[in-house]
This record gives sequence, structure tokens and C-alpha cells, in this order.
Amino acid sequence: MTTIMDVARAAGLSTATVSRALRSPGIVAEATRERVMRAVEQVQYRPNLLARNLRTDRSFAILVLVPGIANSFFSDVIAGIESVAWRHGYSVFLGDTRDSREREQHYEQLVDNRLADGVIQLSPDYGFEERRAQVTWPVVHACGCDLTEAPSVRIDNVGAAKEMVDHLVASGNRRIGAICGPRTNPHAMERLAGYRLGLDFHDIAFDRDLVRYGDFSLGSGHARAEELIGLATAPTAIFCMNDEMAIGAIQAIRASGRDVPGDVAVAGFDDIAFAAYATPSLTTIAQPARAMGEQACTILIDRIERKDDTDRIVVMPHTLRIRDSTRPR
Amino acid sequence: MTTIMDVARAAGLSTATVSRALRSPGIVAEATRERVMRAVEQVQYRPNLLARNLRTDRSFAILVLVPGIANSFFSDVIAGIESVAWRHGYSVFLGDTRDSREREQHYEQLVDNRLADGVIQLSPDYGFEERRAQVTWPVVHACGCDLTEAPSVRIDNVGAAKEMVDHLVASGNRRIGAICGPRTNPHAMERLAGYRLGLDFHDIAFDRDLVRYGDFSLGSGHARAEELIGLATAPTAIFCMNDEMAIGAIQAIRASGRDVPGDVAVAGFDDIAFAAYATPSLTTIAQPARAMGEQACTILIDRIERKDDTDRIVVMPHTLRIRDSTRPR
DNA sequence: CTGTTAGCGCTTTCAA
DNA sequence: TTGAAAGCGCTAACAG
Repeated sequence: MTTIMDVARAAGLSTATVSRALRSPGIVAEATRERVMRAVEQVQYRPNLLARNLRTDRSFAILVLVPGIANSFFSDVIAGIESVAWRHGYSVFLGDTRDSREREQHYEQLVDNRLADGVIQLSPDYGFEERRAQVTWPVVHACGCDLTEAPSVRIDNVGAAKEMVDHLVASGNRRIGAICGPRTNPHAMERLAGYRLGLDFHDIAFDRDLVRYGDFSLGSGHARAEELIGLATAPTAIFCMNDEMAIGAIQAIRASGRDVPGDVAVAGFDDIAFAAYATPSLTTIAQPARAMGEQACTILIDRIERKDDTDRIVVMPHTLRIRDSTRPR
Repeated sequence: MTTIMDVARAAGLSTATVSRALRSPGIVAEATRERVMRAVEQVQYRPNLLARNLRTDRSFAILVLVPGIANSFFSDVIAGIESVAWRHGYSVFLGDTRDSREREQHYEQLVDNRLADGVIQLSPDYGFEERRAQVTWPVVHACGCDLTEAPSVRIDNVGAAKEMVDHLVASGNRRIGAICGPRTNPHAMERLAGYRLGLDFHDIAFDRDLVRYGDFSLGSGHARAEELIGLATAPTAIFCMNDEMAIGAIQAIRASGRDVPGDVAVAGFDDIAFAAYATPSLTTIAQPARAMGEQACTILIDRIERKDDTDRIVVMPHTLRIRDSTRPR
């Protein structure tokens, strides 16, 4: 393995000059720089970033904490993060927490140990924030909720969910079921709050029997939908708190011989790529997943490089996308 | 920031002893170890892994090169990689190459620069292998093709595609279209080869008009399917080289007023989570994505740690999963 | 079993 | 504009 010493030797210069020529080309003489570059070529020099990072106490890496990489929405957010990180010369560590606090803390050690300069948290879990005081490195939430502290980026989950209920009511539904996420999930709870707000607004009594709790997976959407349509007074519409559950629900409803939206309308949340290609195409709330990742990463890098320390909370716009799964009958 | 010196001072020991107590607890006296641990607590010591890695010339990180993180199949493979890496104490760098050679090479610098110990390549592109001779770090392919050099893990793409054709023929189809991936993609080409093999086997003439080229996306499946069903002599079955395109195709076919599988049967490849929940549920070839990632990561770590240098090519089993989208009429 | 010491490869004063 | 030299925080001989 060649080192900066080899380059110095080959160029007949000191290591300091080689370092300068490589890092701040402006401060060395033109001719010197060329000699260095030639020597670099000649000995096939590849800087050892481990050494540079140790010396400068920077790693130019960020850690992304994601509850589950296989989730379509999250992978879109990550794609956004990656593109900004790439543009700024940062690498990204992927930390799949699987909603486990143990894994999360283990991964945070990367920052503690100087292997990463900061973290982007995709989980809305604000429990993280309780330890915020002891956390010395920069953190930003890419998918925050109302209670998430700054800096963070999020959408108005409550407002979006209420809009969806408005739409379902406007389409002729008054008996509206919900397939929620886990009770411990802030996104799920905020969307549920928006759902209740919507019902109240339209003077529809809340019926706890019409609310089921899934885990954001296709399978749970399927299972919970079967329960709902099996009810004595089944709902005419089901609002699922993410698209995966909605797609699972559609399948369950059709398998029972019912039509979507003919017998039961179904709505989702997120607008993942599959939503537009579901059969029938899925009405949902579009979150700008990619842009949220880009925003979060920009904020994080600004903080790492101390270009901006203001505690921003960026609320991104969402869009109600009406498709066939809720077309009025 | 506290260092190993602070711990040594607090414990009244040398830094060497502290290092030993932390790294190989067995070789220091019980009492000493306890003193160290107490001191670590007391000064809130967090080892600087940058320094350790520099000293040991290891990074305990691997680089995963993926053509597109948002692809469901790839994110499953990554989940498998991550779980094995985690178990062995390795972190994973995510390199989204977007099929760009420039990005790929940029990311490879991480290994060149000692920030990663090895790489797992998810792209089947064997062009990478041409440079293999100059590549000094360990590489393993998690989704190889026939031409991929060892070490790699893959499935029998040709055989699997042929099996699918067998199934379609057995279900009463003789006019079978194909929606392929890009001509430059080895997986696409191997599956196409299997498709032709299947046709030959059943004495069905190959009709180039029945083969369309997409890019593995939902949208391209939709577009190419529209072309196929618009043909004067439209196919009675369409074999898509991945599930995304198959799901896009199903939507296009149904939107045209035709029934799946009634008028046109549709098959996919991969068996991503959405396949079983498509409407109708999608017949496909199941690849053990997660297990492939696990295998690849195990092989890579074995090589990094020189526990096993044999040039293995692991061929994983695939499964034809017959679902509603191809049920015989 | 523990301490002393010499670096790992780089950047960055300080002097020239 | 360049060089000498110190040192980032850690590990691993080598002694004792």
C-alpha cells in the first residue's frame, strides 16, 4: 500500500507539500503541484482516509436509522438522502433498527465512536428525543411527527388524514372504517387523530369497533380488512394508514366477492409507486418521500458543517390523490 | 472528548493495559479489568474507532453497491446483508449506483481508501469483472448471472424462465409474449434465453414481435403490455421478467377491458411481497432474496477475515409460485 | 500480568 | 512557497 511518503519521495518533496498540493492546490506553486500529481500517478497513490479522518476528527459519513429498509416509503426517503449526501461528498451508513431500541443504540455508537458525523432518523419515535440532552452529535428527523423536536422534516399527518375523511364523506360514505398502524407509532396515532377530527367535522359518531390496528404490512391490512367486512354493520369505506395495508385490504375485500369501490371504498397513505398500479388504482395521500430525505440530509450537513444551527422544522406539502379505489358510486 | 489516556489516568494504569482490558479481557487480571471498567464509566469513555481502525488497518465496514435502493427485490437482499453484517460486527455503507459506472467507481474509492473492507455487488453486470484483475479488495456478487465470476451467489435464471414457459404452455397458452428488461442487463438476457428455450422445447416458433423491452419499472410494464395487447394477433399470456413490470402489465390489460387471466395470463419474476397481494395474485418465480443477501455477506466476511478463500459460486433454489394470474381457463 | 515505546498515515503548526 | 516535526488515539511488540 502506497502512502503519502512514497509520493513525497517520488516527487522529491516533503509529505507536507504533497498533502497541501492534494488538499488545497491553491497554496502550492503550479510546478510543484504538477510534480505531485505525476508522482501520485506514478506510485498509484490512494490516500488513507482513515488517517485523514483521525487527524481531522471528521468522518464525512452519516448514519441513517431506518425502522425497515424493505418498506417502500422508507427506501424512497433513503434514495433522497443518498443523493444529497453524494453531492456533498458524504457516505451513508445504513442502520436497520427493526424498531428495536437495542439495535438503534448499537448503531448510534458509530457516531459516538467518530465513524459518522451525524444521524438521520426515519422513525417518528420521539422517545429518541428524551435522550436528546445527552446526545452530542447532530440528529435530524426525516419523517417527524407533531411531537418531534427540531430539526426535523415532516408533513401534516393530522390534516392529511382529515382531508381523506372529507373526501370519503364527499364520496357518499358515512360508515368509515380505519386500519391503523401500531398504537405505539406516532404517525399512526396522528393519522388516527385526523380521522376522528374528520368524523367529528361531519357529525359522524366515532365507533371504536370500526378501528383496527395493523402493523403497516400487506398481511395485516388483509387480516384487519377481513375483520371489518365481517362486521354486522360493515363499513362502506376503509381508510388505511399506509398503502401496503390498503393494498392488502383491497385483496381481502375482493377475495370475499365484494367490489372495490362498488361495495367498499379503500384509501391509503404515502403514495408509494405501487399505489397507482394497484387494481383498482389506490386513492391515497402523497408524501414527497424523496424530497423529505433530501431536505433532511441538507439540514444535517448544514449542522455538521456549522453553516446553519437554527432549529428548523420543515413541513412538506402533501397531496390528496384521488384514484379509482374511492370513485363515488 | 475523552481518550484512552483519560481512562488510564483515572485507573492508575497504562494505556496499553486499558487497551488490553477492553480488547482481550482474558489476558488481564480480574481486578485490573474491573478498575478499567470503572474508570471507563467514570470518564464516559468512547473509543475512537477511527484511531483503532487506522492502527489495525481494518474498518469493519462493507460497501453494498446497489443499482437502485427503491427496488423491492434489492431492498430485501440488502436486509439480508445487513442482518449478517450486524451479527459479525460490521457496518454497511450503502452505495446507490443508479446503474452509473461513474457512481460505482466513486463508491469503490471507499474501499481503496480503507474506509470499507470489501464490497457486495448487487448488479449482475459482469463488466465489473473485467477490472477484476486490478481490484485488490474482496468482492462478492449477491445476484450473479451465468457469466459472473466467483465468488458469487445467484439462481438459475435460464432454468427458472424455462419453467415458467412450461407452466404457461401447460395452462393452455401457445402464443406467449415477453416483457424483458434492458438489453444490457444480464438477468434480463438470461431469462429471455430461458424463455426461448421453453418455446423451442414446446415447438413454438419464436416471434420477435412478441418480445418487448422495458426497464424493470411499473410504468414500462404498463406501456409494453399495451403494445402487446394491441397487436393484431395478441398473446394469450405475457411473461414479465420482474414483478414490477408484471403488476404494471396487469393494470394495462385490465384497463383495456380485458380480464387477467381470462383473456391474458400474466407472470412475473422475483416474488416480491406485493406479488401475492396483486389483483389477481401474481404467478412468479420466487427468488430467496433475503437468503441471497445473507449468503453473500457470509462469503464476503469469510474472505475478509481469510477464513475461506475458495472461489465459491452458490446457486440458490428458486420456486415457481403459481397464483391466480395464470390459472388455466 | 503490566508498562514503555514505537508507530499506523495523515494534517498542520512553526520556522525558514 | 516549502520543510521539519509534532501529534490525532489507538494497538502491539518487546521488556520486565
